[in-house]
Amino acid sequence: MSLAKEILKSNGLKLTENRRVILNQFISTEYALSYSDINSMIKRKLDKVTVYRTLKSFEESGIIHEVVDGGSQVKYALCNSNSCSSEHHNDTHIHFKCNDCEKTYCIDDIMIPRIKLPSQFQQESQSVFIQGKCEKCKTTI
Amino acid sequence: MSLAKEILKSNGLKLTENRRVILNQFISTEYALSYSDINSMIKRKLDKVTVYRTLKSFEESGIIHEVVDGGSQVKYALCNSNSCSSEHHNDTHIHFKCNDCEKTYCIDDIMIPRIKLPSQFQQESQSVFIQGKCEKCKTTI
DNA sequence: AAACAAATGCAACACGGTTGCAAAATTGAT
DNA sequence: ATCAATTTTGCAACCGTGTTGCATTTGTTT
Repeated sequence: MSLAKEILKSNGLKLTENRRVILNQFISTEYALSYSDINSMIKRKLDKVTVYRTLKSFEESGIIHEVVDGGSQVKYALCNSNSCSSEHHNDTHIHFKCNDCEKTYCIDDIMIPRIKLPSQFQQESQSVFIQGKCEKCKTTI
Repeated sequence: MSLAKEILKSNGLKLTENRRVILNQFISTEYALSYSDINSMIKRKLDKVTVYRTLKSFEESGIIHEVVDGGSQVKYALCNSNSCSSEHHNDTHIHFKCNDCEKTYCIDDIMIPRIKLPSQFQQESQSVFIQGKCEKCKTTI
């Protein structure tokens, strides 16, 4: 059984062609995807409502998480298999956005240092995003 | 001379009633403002194009900076007077967003710890935003 | 007060994202 | 394999954010 099918099945989602295709796009792309990314990458013509609803259901199942990168569209990336669930997203890793190509990557292997806030703020989650140039763009002038 | 007038003048912007009113809203609000915030806070009816253009010109002058808080609209907050200019925004402070009231605050007095990335990423700027509950919302149930 | 440049308002648009509803596809049971 | 129940999909229509072009108004300089 393909990875996409396995993921869908283990999350109790119906196995449809659209979901399989969209999930495979996430599996084979190493950066976060927006609706319009998906729309242009996938040959099969999907209605945008379907894409948005699929993204929402993936997010609610803990398959993908929202990535905040300062752009005007919401992007999503695959969750690290075991850490996320429908109850809770554990997406405390760092996100890196390239200022040239605008791609945003999850950086899983670096911990975010805990920041202590003034006492009037009660902290619940912390999110760090870093901008710069990715491998490809830093050499290209 | 009022503070708003002083700021506009020292940035070489024409002193118009609209700009004065919008800038005063920023001066008297301690959290970041979106277009729709401004639209609902200001009595004088402004065309939205005017508001958007005013925000852009304030940003380009170094009066306000964009605040990324994961919401669907762009928010802006006043810059710390000396650190920003038309050439460069020095908005490396932390932003805090309340998950209840959705207000986002700049926290100027805490430094962001420097994070070291894997070598393939060339870091240019760093942005931390923290979510939780603000003073008012943490007591209210 | 006149003249110029810049700011404003209007119309119209592009795009992201959502809702309601009818048609199609998936699943489970027979 | 077929049928019924339930989900998913696609379509139309819509809302909100943000933008562009152009004519009119306003602010500033002399």
